[in-house]
Amino acid sequence: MNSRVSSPKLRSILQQAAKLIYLKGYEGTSMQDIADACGMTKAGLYHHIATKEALLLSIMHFGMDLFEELVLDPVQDITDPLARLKQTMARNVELVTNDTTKEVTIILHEHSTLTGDAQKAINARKKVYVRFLETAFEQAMASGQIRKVNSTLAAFSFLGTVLWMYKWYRSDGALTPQQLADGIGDLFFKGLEPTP
Amino acid sequence: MNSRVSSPKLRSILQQAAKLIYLKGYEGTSMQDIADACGMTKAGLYHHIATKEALLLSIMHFGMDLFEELVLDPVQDITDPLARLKQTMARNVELVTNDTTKEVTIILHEHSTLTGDAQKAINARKKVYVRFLETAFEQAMASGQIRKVNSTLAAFSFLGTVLWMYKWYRSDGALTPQQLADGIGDLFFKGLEPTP
Amino acid sequence: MNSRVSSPKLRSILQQAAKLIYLKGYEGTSMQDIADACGMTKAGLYHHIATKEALLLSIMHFGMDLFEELVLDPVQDITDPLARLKQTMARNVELVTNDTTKEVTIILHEHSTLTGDAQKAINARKKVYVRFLETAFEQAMASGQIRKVNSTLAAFSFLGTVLWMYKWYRSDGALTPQQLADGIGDLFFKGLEPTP
Amino acid sequence: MNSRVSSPKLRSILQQAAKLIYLKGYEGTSMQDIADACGMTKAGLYHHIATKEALLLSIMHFGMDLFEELVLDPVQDITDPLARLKQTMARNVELVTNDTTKEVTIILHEHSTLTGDAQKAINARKKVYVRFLETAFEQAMASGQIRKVNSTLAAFSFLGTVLWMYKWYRSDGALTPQQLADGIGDLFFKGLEPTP
DNA sequence: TATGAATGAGGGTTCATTCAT
DNA sequence: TATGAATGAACCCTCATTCAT
Repeated sequence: MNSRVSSPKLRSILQQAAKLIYLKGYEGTSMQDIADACGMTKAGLYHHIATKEALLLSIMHFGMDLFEELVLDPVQDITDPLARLKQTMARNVELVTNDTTKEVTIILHEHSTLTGDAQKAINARKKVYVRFLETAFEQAMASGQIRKVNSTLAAFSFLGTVLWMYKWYRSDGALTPQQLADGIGDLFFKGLEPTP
Repeated sequence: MNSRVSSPKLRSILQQAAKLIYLKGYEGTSMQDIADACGMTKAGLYHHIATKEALLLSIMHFGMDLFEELVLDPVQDITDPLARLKQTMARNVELVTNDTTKEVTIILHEHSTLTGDAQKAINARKKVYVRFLETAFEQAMASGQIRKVNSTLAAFSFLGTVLWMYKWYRSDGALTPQQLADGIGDLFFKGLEPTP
Repeated sequence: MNSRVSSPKLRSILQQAAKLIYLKGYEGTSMQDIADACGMTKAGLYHHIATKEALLLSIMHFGMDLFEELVLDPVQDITDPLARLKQTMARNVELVTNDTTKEVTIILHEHSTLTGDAQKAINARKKVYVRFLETAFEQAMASGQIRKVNSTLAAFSFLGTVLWMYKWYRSDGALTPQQLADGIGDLFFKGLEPTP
Repeated sequence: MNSRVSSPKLRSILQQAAKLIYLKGYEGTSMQDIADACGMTKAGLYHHIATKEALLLSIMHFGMDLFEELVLDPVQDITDPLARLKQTMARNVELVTNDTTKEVTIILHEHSTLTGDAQKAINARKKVYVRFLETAFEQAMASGQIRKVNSTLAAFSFLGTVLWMYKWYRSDGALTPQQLADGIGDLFFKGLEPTP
């Protein structure tokens, strides 16, 4: 669970900040809040980051790193496209529901806070994921593992099903993460089975 | 498209504010912004609303009114549970993608901004929708129209697929709203068909 | 002594701010200082001005207005060029030494604080004064009232002699403003008399 | 062009700082700016200077050293008072217009930044220059080289003409420094010639 | 000497809100 | 109803300075 952030101090700042922004939103989180959470002063915080927006950008890249490390990378080598998709969903569900990693969903709700190049950079990384899914769907169609559908629609449907969960999933609820992942996967992939 | 807001002045304020908050977020939208958009002064605005949070609450209730009026109410009388679900999805997709109504999605992203009773009130109304879906799924299972699944999971999967769209759908994109609704419905409901 | 500033409130703010900036410099004067001097809060101050730089610009225009009103305008109709120059110097000395008007010299020392269009606007107004002097010198040469010299150099020499005074002149010193103006005028204009 | 600053390191710091303060003002120049210009860290800078104000004082003394070395010292031995004054003006003009020495004018515009003893010390050194000029004027009057005028006024008129130049002189302008010095000198000293 | 990290104080600015008119 | 003016609190950020290493 280690991504490309150099200093451990900075890393801990990113994690504290991510937690707060996850809970209260970017505009709703002040630099004072973040400094308090890190046990430093505001001025001390600015020794490690340039601006609040740069901090958000770092968090997003950090979240993207984490996502790629825990979801995309371990799945790249699965040659069977359908198996790859199922594994991806399972891992993504785990990421979004696990208390220690769910803050990565900041990537999702603060979608229009960044501006300019920063926004472009993050959007580019998100697009990679969408393309990854589309490709897998197309391969699965080509091999006859799933029926013919619009791959873009399939990708966004996949994402909606998985990413929406952070709005309602509670770790103390009735379903275990495993049941959750299985149930969601069953619902989603059954709809794609080839018609006899 | 008329919901339960008394004065037309207030109604127009809610709509302007909803548009802004949809675009820039609650914290990112100032009372000055809203006053400007309404062509009034800040002090003038305060003759119609009590506080900013009360304004948000009103908008959310307004959005919920709209949602119930355009999605839930017209569908209540459909006795066939599966037909009811399909109609619900079609109408919900329309609501979320139509430029004149998509602001209701504020209900979704400002989920943790309200506090106390206000938050409870809105959450209660959301829960009604979830229950409505669960019930429909259960009825459809009972009548054998769909296979046996966890109705809660089905409801949230339905919601995720539909509500997530506002993150990526662009009205100037390749798909018409109709194609979108059809495609999403096909993907989702195919997975629920009873196994032979 | 009335120039083109609309509201009397704003006018008093400009005067208080001018006094402070005159004494401590632009960067050395905080908005808090200015608010205190005006008997308001910082936030109250911002009801009347947009930014600190805009405030400085207003002060400079205000100073320029005052300058034109008290120095340039009353002198425009003097047809004799040499008499016009002498009157100009007398009035300018008065402006710079009088305790109630000397703050206009902010125009001078904060010459590089403004940026962009604001700077251009002020520089343009200064240039008008330089041109006014050059023209008068040229006319006086043409009519034989003074000897032939470089009119630009004469203008800047005139300005240096007069404007520099704010660095050393103290109203409680040995010389009365009148003696000062006479002495400076004598020194400067004697050097321009035509050689016999 | 060597003045009484001990370490070469310190000397280079003073020069870099002088350049910055000349361009942006004392309050407008941060210790970080200075450290950057010197290629050191802020903390490193503090091994050479005690405080920012002490740095300014050093720069002013450094500027005064330079001034005395390049203007006053070479002129002290000229016994003819009028020749001495003319030489002084020529050298002072050169100092103020030359790109490598014009930063000494900081001495002039940051006149009220220093406080207490530091301010007194610098003012005392400035006063020496004024006294030097006054004395020369008095001697020239006594010897009949110039007509009778108020020596203090003459000194400040001299200074105004010369020192004001940094506000408008551009080294890429129409006049060479030599023409400038000659022109200014002509204007100024012609006014002092004894009346026949 | 040099530095990375830290800090208290203060910078300019914006905020939601109030109130006399 | 409507508004211009005001405010206290908070905003993001920068400052000169210190100190352990």
